Amino acid sequence: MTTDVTDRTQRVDAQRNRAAIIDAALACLSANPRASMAEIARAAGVGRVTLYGHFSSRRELVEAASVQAIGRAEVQLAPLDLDGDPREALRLLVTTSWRLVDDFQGLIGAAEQELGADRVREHHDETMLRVRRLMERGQASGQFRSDQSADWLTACFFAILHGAATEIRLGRLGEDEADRLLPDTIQALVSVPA
Amino acid sequence: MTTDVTDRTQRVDAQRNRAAIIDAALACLSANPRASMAEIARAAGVGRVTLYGHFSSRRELVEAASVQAIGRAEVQLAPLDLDGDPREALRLLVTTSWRLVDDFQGLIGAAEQELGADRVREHHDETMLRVRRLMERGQASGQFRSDQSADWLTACFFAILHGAATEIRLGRLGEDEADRLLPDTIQALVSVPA
DNA sequence: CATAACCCAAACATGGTTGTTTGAGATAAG
DNA sequence: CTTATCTCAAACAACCATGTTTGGGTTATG
Repeated sequence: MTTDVTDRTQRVDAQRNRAAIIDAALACLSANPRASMAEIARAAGVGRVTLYGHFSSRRELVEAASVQAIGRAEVQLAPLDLDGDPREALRLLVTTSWRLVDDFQGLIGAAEQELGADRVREHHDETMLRVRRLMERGQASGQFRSDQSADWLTACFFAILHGAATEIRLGRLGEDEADRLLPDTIQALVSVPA
Repeated sequence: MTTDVTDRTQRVDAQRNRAAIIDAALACLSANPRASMAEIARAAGVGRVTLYGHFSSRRELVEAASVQAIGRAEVQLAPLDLDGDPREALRLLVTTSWRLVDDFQGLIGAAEQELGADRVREHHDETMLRVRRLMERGQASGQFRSDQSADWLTACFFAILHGAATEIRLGRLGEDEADRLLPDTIQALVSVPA
């Protein structure tokens, strides 16, 4: 789904503004899912009319910001080598993922509000699939518990990350602590019970 | 305007309406955290003006609904005997709690939006304390892991329940499955790692 | 039954958000 | 230099939510 970056009749300043708006939307909506279009425009250093020139509705902007967020996440996640020992791979995935969840939690809220939870899942799909595949592989190799479905383990994975991000946001948990706790907690989640 | 708390001259129909409004608020806000005052009034079978006669602001109503919700939760939770084997007690707590989280998830969202996360935690405090005390007891008896703080284990407890409620709401998880999976998952969370 | 308490619909004020229009001015690109 | 593209502020329209006021009707209660 590569968009035509070089639209023949689009000026570079327009492209730059468009990018600035998406970035601003990402930042604003992450901080506050209910940020208004005016706020986002101001944060982008652009007039409100200009914003509507690029995105004809709030929904469209949220959509674009979501795509951007997923893109950034993929940049971090794609290069990870998850083919080794499933336990090690999972720890690696956790330590990389939780910051992303922390960063984009607000945006996800805005997107759920604006696009519906289904559409969000659709975007989130590839990211979630990566986790689920790892869960399945760990189950197949007998290192992860198989008495619970990979779907459920995946849901728990995100639930814990989401919870940690919330705790951090409330100032009840430090980032360093999260870094230390999360891998062990997730490990416990998937381990074969005694 | 007049904030006569102990209005001994309050008519019974007024009391009944007040109760109906709180119930309606509980139901509406649980289903949709952004339900309007008009919606809630309609659901309560009452005029909008009457609603404002009882609660002078949305904030006040959400506050009252929160108190009501906590009350209902306590009715379910208080009689539980959590003094036996911590593992058994935790399973009992899980099977009773997850439905409550499922029921009130929306309301909690509305309350966080309206009263701020801190105030919600304040309400939620007793409920959370019950979990934390159990975690501490399990740690003290050596049956729960002690390499992670009781606070963290408590946060994870709610994160998992919250996640399960979300999965249910999205139709990706059945209530019966949740009943089967959750106790084992929480068990794994608190167990001493191998 | 008398009356204070209560309910309610309609209307109003206020403020915020989304989205659009206009018209004049700036600027990138050929 | 010329032009199509782009920006922008101001104003406008439409909508929705929160609260308030009014004035007439209903009902509990003593």
